[in-house]
Amino acid sequence: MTTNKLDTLEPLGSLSMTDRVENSLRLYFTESGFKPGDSLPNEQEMAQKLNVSRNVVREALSRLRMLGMIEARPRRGMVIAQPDLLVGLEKVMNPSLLSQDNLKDVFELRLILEMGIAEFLFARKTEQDLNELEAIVASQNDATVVSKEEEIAFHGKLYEMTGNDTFKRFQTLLMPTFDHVFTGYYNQSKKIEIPNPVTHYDLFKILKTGTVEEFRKAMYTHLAVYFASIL
Amino acid sequence: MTTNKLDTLEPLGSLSMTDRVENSLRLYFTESGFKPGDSLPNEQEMAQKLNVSRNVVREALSRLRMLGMIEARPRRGMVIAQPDLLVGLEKVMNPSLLSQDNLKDVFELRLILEMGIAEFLFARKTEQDLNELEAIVASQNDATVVSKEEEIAFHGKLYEMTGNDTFKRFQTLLMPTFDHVFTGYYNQSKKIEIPNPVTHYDLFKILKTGTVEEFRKAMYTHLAVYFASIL
DNA sequence: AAAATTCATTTGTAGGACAAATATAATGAT
DNA sequence: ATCATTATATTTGTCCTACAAATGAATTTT
Repeated sequence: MTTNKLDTLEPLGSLSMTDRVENSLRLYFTESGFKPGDSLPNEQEMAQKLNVSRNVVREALSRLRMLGMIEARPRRGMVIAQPDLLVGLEKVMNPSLLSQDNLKDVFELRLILEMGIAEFLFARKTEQDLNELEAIVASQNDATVVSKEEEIAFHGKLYEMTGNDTFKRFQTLLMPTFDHVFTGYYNQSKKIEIPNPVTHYDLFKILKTGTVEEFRKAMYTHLAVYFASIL
Repeated sequence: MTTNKLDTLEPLGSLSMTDRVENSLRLYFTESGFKPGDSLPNEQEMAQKLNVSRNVVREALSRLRMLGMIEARPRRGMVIAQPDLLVGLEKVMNPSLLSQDNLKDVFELRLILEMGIAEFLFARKTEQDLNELEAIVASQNDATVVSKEEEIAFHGKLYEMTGNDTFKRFQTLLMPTFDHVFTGYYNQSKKIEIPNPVTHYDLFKILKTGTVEEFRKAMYTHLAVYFASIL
């Protein structure tokens, strides 16, 4: 609890002007109740008000612009924009830079997500979804040993079927990292060579004619090969 | 599939020099196989190499610095750093700016996550965790109608018990947004006034002495009040 | 050889300049 | 008076120069 509070406390001495201006602007935007489409004061005004150079203001604005929080129309001024939720995550997601701890957490996160989507799948599956999923399963020759691409195709389709676009994109972000960690744990081969007691076809069949409970149980077994390495 | 490929294609004309330098630097860092701790060329060199002003380079670097991908030690040069996975998400998470679609997705995401953590909870629960959880449950006078704070305390503890720090922080990010959407769907009151057939105490008891399957079933019923509004 | 001093390096910050395009105002034509 | 044309002001994007301050390296002094 107390540590949580301290998380927002940054080492003041190390904060550059740009950092402080960024914070000030964020505060200003929310305090002023700005909504997407509202126009902002120009850079010079901000700089004067904050008593810093226009350079510093621009560096701070550049950050917010990257995240899609503001938009600058050259020679017409800036407006508040509607940031995309995952753009920040996309920008940071770089397996070779992330810490081992973060990578492990991502690894687990995927498992948590896959276990959690059962309800949504059954609530939202359509005939067409099932047909597409069947096509994906049918194209997989060896049912017990699937390639990385086949794995992504099948599970990706499941994420897509949740009807949650953010969720689907989230998966697209996590998958490479997941794979990076997984192959790191096992070996450097490109194939996931572990035979699976519950195949993609099994999962498909249950999703088509079975129940939520059955599906989740099957999915658990299907994922157990990953779980086993960390739980 | 084709749309996915196009996602990475930005409108070239609208790309500012800063945008392009940011992309160039990202490419440069990964292509060069930079690892955390490696030192970077100085700003002037980059500017000359890229044939842009130092201002543009600094604006791009400012972005990477915000995300924690690089660190600048004044007068000693810059080094590649280890970005925190969620820092980008934190920076963007602002309920009043996010789109209605994004908000809805976050809402669903929480439900998916809560349904997915059962395995981890049972695999990693400790005596101390259970004691703390019991204390939280005990402090809630009316078992069927809990306040927002009590809700956060209980479920927050669950996330914490997964032992996945990123996951826990992820929840801290999602919760306010979730609440924002939920209260928006129902009313403006601060209390979640809907009586719940499965109480926190029930969940606690199952987590202590029950099975994974029992817990998930109970959690489903517990969350059904939220599910009902969107599924 | 050790200590003190000087020097070069590099980020952070400030401030000035101007191109280009847009919106607005002013001017001119009918 | 109305419309079309022209001039003006605005504002972001980009470039340039300058300098403070602290660090680390190089140099000089003792």
